[in-house]
Amino acid sequence: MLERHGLRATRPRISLAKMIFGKGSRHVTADQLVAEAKKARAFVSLATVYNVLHLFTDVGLVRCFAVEGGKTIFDTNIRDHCHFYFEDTGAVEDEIATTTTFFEQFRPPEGFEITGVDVVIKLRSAAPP
Amino acid sequence: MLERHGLRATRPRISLAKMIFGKGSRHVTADQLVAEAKKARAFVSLATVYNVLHLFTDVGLVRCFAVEGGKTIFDTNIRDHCHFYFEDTGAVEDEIATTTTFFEQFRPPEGFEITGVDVVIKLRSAAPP
DNA sequence: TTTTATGCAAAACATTTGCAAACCG
DNA sequence: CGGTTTGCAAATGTTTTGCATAAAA
Repeated sequence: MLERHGLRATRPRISLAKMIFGKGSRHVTADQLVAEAKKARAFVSLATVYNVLHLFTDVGLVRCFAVEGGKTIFDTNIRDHCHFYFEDTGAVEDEIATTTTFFEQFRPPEGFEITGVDVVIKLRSAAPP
Repeated sequence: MLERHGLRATRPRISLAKMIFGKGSRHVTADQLVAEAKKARAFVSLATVYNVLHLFTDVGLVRCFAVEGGKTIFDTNIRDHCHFYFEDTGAVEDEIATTTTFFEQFRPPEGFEITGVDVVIKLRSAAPP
């Protein structure tokens, strides 16, 4: 898979790819991955995780978007879709109801092309009435 | 205006409100505001700018959203709308074509309420053919 | 062997916090 | 006066960078 995208199959990349793509669709931060790798005894430095995640993003293996708090979320679901962001916990989930035709409506300004459309639906616990 | 929202009319708040709302719709970062205030000889500390911007956000005078790079953008346009984000420059502009009915389609998960929907259309210079 | 990746530590940012001094009503 | 706000500086959290070492082709 790595080589199909023109990437060398190095140990850290293989470890991270397994973790990221091994168990279905995921939303991860760089931090999380380092911790998760450590737990699996597959030690990878934070710098390398960022390096690899950005690389994966560049070749289209993952997408990324920003949420409040300055965090960058990397998403293995690369189809157009929206995200629920739970402000209380910082958790992220896919929103699946929105049709993909929504994403086709946007026209970039003259001379620009769209590299991605990030939709973040911010949520908090409903107040009791 | 400040008092209408239950806020004391202090010097920094008045300065910032003038800068933010004085000249039409704007997208600002905390940084920018400090620099701009300094240029206008209305000195306000960075901590206070954050304090005031979050306060304004809480009472609904402005909205805020995150863009890549970890920055928080504060927007005086509080109607539902989408944003163009120019990756090269970091600039932000309103996208005006999308109908507001788009924003009404989302249903929060059980027990949660939507506090906002951020749509960021990421752009880069079109590659020459 | 030549190029490319990795890891560490330090640097660079953006934002938040603690607390004394200043300010508003 | 008495509670709020401010400003500073330090702390926090996230991401990036420089460079020597290690690994891939």
